[in-house]
Amino acid sequence: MKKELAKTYDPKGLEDRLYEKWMEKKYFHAEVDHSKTPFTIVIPPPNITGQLHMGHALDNTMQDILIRFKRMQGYNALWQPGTDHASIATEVKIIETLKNEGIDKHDLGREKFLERAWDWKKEYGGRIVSQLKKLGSSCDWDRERFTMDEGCNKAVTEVFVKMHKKGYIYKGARMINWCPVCNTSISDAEVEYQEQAGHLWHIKYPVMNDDGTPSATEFLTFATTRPETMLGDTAVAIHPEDERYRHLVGKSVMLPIMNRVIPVVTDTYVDMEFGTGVVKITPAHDPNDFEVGKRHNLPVINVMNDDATINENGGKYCGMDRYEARKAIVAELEEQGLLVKIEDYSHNVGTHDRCKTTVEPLVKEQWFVKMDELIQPAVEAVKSGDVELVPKRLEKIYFNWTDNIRDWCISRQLWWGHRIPAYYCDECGEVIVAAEAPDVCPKCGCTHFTQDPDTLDTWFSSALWPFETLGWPEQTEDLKYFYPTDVLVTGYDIIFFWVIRMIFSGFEHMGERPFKTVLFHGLVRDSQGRKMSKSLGNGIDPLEIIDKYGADALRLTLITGNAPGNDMRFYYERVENSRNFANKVWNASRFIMMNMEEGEGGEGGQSAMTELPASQLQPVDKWILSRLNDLVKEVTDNMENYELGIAVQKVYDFIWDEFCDWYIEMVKPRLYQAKDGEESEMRRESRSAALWTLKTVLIDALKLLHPYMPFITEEIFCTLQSEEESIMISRWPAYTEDRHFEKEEKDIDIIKEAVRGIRNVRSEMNVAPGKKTAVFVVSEREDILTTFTEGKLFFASLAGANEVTMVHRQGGNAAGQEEVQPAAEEGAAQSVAQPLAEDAAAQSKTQPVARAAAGAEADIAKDSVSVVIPGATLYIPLADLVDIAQEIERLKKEQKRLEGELARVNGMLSNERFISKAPEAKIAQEREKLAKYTQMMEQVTQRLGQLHKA
RNA sequence: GGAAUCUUAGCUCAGCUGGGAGAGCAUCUGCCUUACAAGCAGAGGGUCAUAGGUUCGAGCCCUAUAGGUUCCACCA
Repeated sequence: MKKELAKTYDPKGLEDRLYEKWMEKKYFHAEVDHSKTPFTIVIPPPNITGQLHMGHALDNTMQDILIRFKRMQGYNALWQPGTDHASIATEVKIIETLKNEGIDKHDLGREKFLERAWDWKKEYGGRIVSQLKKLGSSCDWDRERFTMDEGCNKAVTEVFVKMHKKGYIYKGARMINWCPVCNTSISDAEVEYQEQAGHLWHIKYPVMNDDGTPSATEFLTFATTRPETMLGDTAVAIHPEDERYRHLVGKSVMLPIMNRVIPVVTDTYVDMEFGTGVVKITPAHDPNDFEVGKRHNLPVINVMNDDATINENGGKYCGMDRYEARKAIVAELEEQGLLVKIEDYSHNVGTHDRCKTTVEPLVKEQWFVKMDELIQPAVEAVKSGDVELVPKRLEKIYFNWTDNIRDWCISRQLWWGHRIPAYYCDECGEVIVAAEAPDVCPKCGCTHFTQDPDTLDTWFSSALWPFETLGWPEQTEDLKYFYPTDVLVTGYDIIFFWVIRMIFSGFEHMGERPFKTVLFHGLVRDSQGRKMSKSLGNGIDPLEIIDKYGADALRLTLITGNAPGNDMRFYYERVENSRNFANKVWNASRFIMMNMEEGEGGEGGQSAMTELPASQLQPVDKWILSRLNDLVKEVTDNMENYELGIAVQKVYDFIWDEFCDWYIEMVKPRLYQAKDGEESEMRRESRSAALWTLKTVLIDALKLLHPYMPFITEEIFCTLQSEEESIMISRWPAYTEDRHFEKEEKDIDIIKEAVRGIRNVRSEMNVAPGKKTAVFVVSEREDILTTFTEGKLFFASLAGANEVTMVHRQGGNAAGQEEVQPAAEEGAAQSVAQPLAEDAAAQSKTQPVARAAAGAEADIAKDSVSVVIPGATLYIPLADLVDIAQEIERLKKEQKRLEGELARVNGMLSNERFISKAPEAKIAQEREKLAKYTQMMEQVTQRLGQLHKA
């Protein structure tokens, strides 16, 4: 039985069915195989808390395209999947659910809390995976990993201990960013600066008299955006060269409210130009002040608790929230007459990227990774091109970060994550960093230890992802074979969080780059260009799109017209267009299959596997094969260069425009004719050549499309070729000289132009409406023209450029097909496909018009208007034209255009530098154009002359 | 303050190393032609932000200006 495609394209059901088949057949699975070259991609592990969003959809579509492409090219393609524990995101979610149950995290206790977290992971961790499957992702799910699974835990511990030993990891009291809501330290990368409207409070502190009393007349005035931090002020700073305050050097001021005497220090950090040139110094609550404090040995007075309330160091404001305290302190200063003025002020405030809370710079004891040495190989790698960033411009952002790198704060005051492998001796407090808790303290011999309560930044484990997923720290075969990976696909928004950290980790622990190329994509925005976000409620759920239009349509939409690293907007109209394209492919395939009747299917003509000799092919067949051949080369090149959007656009255009709208239409008569009536040998051959070509081109086009639209291509491929198992393991098409037909490509292109010209004339030109019109076409290829003009034409063959020898053909019903022989002398150009033209005319339901025109070529010259189009000249009887003047206008325009073209080409060709520099092919091309335009110019001029006479 | 990027048809965007202005959607016209109306055939619409420069030749390279977006840093 011949398999058939459903009448209408419906992605529902089809996609799930095929995905299951692929899983069953284990097509996604990769094993070490030294006979093949590996191609590896590691997935950016989605958060277990996550739901599939458009960013995931884009990211994973790109990876799937690359991996499917390489797999078809014969590489041993591994797409390594997994998920991320996302410590802070997950912890926040769990705290939320607990809160709903009325449970506090600390009441529950660490152990119970972690139990809940694991339960949560079990329940929701799989959700994102099943959503990725919906998209068609061909990950090797047998290898799925989790950043907190046993192997990754081992890797993390190993790395921590090793780096600590090397001195790369240290613990120390430093200024860190503290999130008072999440109650943890965060790294610099997690701080997001937001422009906020605030105030600048101008405050003055009394200068101390020599006798130790505060002056009632002399003050130091300064401005601050954070008056509440004054509680922790330990100095006031001026610039050492500031004449205005020279006399105050060495003096002190009285800190109001706290009634603390603090020194006036000089530091070049102060900008004399800004404000009054005086800065209050709060080492505990400002990074810059902290540095100043260190330089001047100032005490660090922390006035804040972890939840951003004032602590006991804040005197009477103890217990008050930081913003309430601000108000109260300003009020008190005003009361004391120390508030000079309040200015509106807009400034950048650091917020936590996850919860948007204003972060509090605090001095705390934390674990850090020392970056200066570690980063060097990562800088070198990108500089030398060992690791390539696509697009290249992102290198600047990369270097900007690496050049200004600061130590990485890796400890988090969270429970969900990798617990820091540091143990403190209960007796002497000795710190021991080791994979396992030590038995005995090397210092005091005590046997009781407490592990550090903190966990590691999520990105600490993600940084190891490319090798920990392949088995590291074990030296597995997988690791040796699949590492380094080939390409990493990710958004530019996590270049600092993840990409850089993976690169230096790869060099540090593997001694090798983790990947050769990083392919960045942008953000998917809504139709108004806004970021999709929960709070705006403007997110579009990819699953809904898949449900409605199919994963193929979604994938195509996300990838077309999008260049690496660029953001894109999401439009429903574009998804619809993608779906329509899928429908087009579906129907074209259905058409081809319909024409391959049973029985015929077994014939040699059916199998695309055996190459049909070129001698059996018609020019159009060669044309489309040659175009396909070009396409294969271009698309492959584009894909190798990660130009996925360009590649798929070409496939799209080829299938819709060249294959469906031109080739299939051109070939229809050959398919239909043979069906009804007796078959001549010639017709049968022509028909099977057409069928073979249709099928051959379709199959290769499907292959090129498969990485982008895996489902529909698979369904069609397997229906069309029942002997084949799957398109996804079929061979990627290769460019071949055997299918390169230059002449046919040119010929058919000319005919296409001619046909377009004719259509133009018919539809829009000044042909009288409603009148029967005869257009006389002078061309060598009327066989094909016939098909495209519905047989409503009379034909003349072209001997010389302007000599008209006519071949009339009166179409008509079966009754009378009379052919008027060429009236002119020269051997009428014989078309190879003459019989086909006849048939087409006969086939046509429309009666050819303008019988009256039959006969006199003289009439044509005198009483018609000619239209010159590339490859043909059309003659339209004057009687049918509305307006000669209009036609003259048109020709004049054409003349002008040609003049311009000729000037351009002439200019180029007469330029010595061009001739000496330009490639041969280019020059030849320009010469051809010159000849073409010259000829057209002659025709136009001649015709214009005729018209003017008339 | 430093940097990147963008400015091309009414809208959203392609346009690779300089050499004949493109797509989708929208608009208008004509078609239910037995693969497809989720379709077919056409049409209109652009001084490629502005001003200079390099070049025989610039949407593409250089400089400046204007506007938009983004990243980094941040002076209280």
